[in-house]
Amino acid sequence: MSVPANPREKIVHPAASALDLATILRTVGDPVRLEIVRLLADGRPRGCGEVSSALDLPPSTSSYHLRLLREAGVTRTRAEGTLRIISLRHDDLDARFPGLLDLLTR
Amino acid sequence: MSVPANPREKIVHPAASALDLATILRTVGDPVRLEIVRLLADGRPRGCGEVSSALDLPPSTSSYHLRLLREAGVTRTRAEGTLRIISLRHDDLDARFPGLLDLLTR
DNA sequence: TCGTAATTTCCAAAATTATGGAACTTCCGA
DNA sequence: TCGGAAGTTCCATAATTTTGGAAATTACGA
Repeated sequence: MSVPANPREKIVHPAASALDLATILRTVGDPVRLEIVRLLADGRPRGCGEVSSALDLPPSTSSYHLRLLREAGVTRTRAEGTLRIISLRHDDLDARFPGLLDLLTR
Repeated sequence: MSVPANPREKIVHPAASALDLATILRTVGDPVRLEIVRLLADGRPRGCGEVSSALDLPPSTSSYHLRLLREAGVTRTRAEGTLRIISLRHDDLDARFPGLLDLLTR
């Protein structure tokens, strides 16, 4: 009787003003997710599949971590066909927490 | 048959050169521990008891979090009688991860 | 030497997170 | 309209963390 899950429901991102440092830290403190952040740090947006294969993770696992990163406001995801293009929220993070990305990406 | 635990065994700290960013992030990403870091940010060293009462935690809990902070290299602990005086490793952190403490303490 | 204060360790239970296979949804091109 | 590609969600299990009471340890002062 429940509405079936729709994985392409509008993709939700927290507003830049709502970003919470503790949440971001907890999120990027995970080794897998820090790797993802560093992968994305070159500025080239990537699909979930590219992240999966770069880190050698099953799709469901990388999807999980990518969701946490998005919900924490670290990444932005836009749909392009069946692809989800993921990138760092460089501007928002720099504005809100100057130095954070530099720190994370060495 | 086991050697009894000695809570005043030499207090171990990681070398400044051994500090690991992911570990530090994971550690300070916990809300309780971020609070502790912010409490200590004024530069005044505090005993475990002060931390306990400031955050309203049972001693065993704050001792646990303080241990993680020390092991991650965020804090330094020195014994003074039965007291343990805890402070941030401001210099080491600034040297190793410039901007990190500023970020954490607003 | 005793008592007390400060803190840690031990331990078990609770809570939270992470993992990954299977099923499912959507989009698109043939 | 079918089929495959890309991802997400569901779900159960595993792993890790957090919590806090009780016991233990140490230092110190009376």
